[in-house]
Amino acid sequence: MRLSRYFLPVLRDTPKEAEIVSHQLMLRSGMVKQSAAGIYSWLPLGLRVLTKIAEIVRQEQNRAGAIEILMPTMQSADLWRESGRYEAYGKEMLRIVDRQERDLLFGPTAEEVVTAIFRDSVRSYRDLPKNLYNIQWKFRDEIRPRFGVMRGREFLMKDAYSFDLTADGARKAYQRMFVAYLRTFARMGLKSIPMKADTGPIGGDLSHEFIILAETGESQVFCHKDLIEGAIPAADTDFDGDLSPIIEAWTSKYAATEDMHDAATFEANVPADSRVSARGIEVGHIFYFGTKYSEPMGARVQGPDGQMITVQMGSYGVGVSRLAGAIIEASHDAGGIIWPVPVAPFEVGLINLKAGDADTDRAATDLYVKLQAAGIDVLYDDTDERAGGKFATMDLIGLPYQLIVGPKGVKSGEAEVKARRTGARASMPMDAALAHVIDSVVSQRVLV
RNA sequence: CGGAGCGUAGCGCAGCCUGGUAGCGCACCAGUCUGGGGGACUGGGGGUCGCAGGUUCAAAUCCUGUCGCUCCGACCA
Repeated sequence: MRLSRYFLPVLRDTPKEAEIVSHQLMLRSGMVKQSAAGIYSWLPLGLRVLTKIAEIVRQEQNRAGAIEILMPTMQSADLWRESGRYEAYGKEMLRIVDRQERDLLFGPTAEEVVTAIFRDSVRSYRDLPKNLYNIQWKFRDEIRPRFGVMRGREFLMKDAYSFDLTADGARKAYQRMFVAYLRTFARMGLKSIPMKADTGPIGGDLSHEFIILAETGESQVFCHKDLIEGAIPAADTDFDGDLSPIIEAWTSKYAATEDMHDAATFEANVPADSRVSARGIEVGHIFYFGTKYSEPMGARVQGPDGQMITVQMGSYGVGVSRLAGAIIEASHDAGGIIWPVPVAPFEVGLINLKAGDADTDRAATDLYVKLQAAGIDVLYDDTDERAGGKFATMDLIGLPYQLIVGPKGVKSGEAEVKARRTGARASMPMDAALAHVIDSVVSQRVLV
């Protein structure tokens, strides 16, 4: 993409309503624009990030055996009356009345919808297990939206729902999502830590929040330091096999958010020099809830002995739009955002330092064409802005690599490569610079 | 919902107390000079001062109401 033809409304000053760094940088880099409290438009740069995050989530859900569907944003109140949640949910649920005076709502979650889909379509235990997920906009009328997209009212969420015949089957479904989440967040360059979460009325140990550490995190978290560098399951993990060893490795060491924290247990089980107390951001939440919805909504299948069996369910959320902010919280510096390659809106920023100069234009255009031909997402700054402004903008929007072409370099046949994360710059022959950038990007794209 | 603030150009702000032609920086447009980390000069364009009432000869400024937004708290992916 040529910057001269793109829509990238960057701001030099920080809008005063933005309090935390991810919100400030998302506004400054022209990723999002607030439309109302907690409601945002996603501008081109932000949309590219959102799309890349969603695609990683999708790939890992599919790998773990979940099947994508798409459920509506508008839901019927009658479904929620079946589960008893229409009255129970409270003011967080946005209720709407249509022209026929029917009660609707903008879905804050989709247990009822998916349970209805399942019960109307599945009759036999032979059809289990199943895990259906969708990536869809949700709305929760938060009392106080804040922190930009980290705590918006409208947000993009991946929510998966598992259906099993037995509690043991549900545990296996839970484990598949657990492993999928470890991979999902790692692929975005995040170190996530599964932490014990409140299981509500069901009890047991099947609820975890996936937390990433960031100074501006919303809650205090406590864990064993080994978990920060925990091993990520490989791409060829057998999701049909026994995942217990992986789960065991991640859950045997202490990790809890402040509401689940027990200082005595923490100090008894974790050596003093391994205790981590930090701020965390919740980016995923998985839990098993048994028959909470299947029972009142009549989601049953016929078992091998002819008896009707109420299915065991679990649900698994990932805050997709929240992740855009969370990644920035975890990866930025004074100059702006530092995108990990897999979620970067563009992988390379090509800077023409003297647009309009025939030789420089020719060299930059040549690199632009070759980068595109190599399948690299490249943003080519072909504007006639001054060098300083171009560098500042490129640092702000955080593309992982900058390829800098100026008249001096062109004379000697050289271009400069800058790695955004380290700030390291190196001048090298055009072809070498091109190869270096391509190799760097390709090697960081996918976690194997 | 309780507490505290803020609404003046795209962004950041001054002006309001003490009523009298709506300003500054950045951004934007034209031109000249510049040209490797947000350059300089000259000349421009852009505003129902959130909205509605009221007081007044006169309201961004005073009064009343209302809407929006932000921060702290309870709530949450």
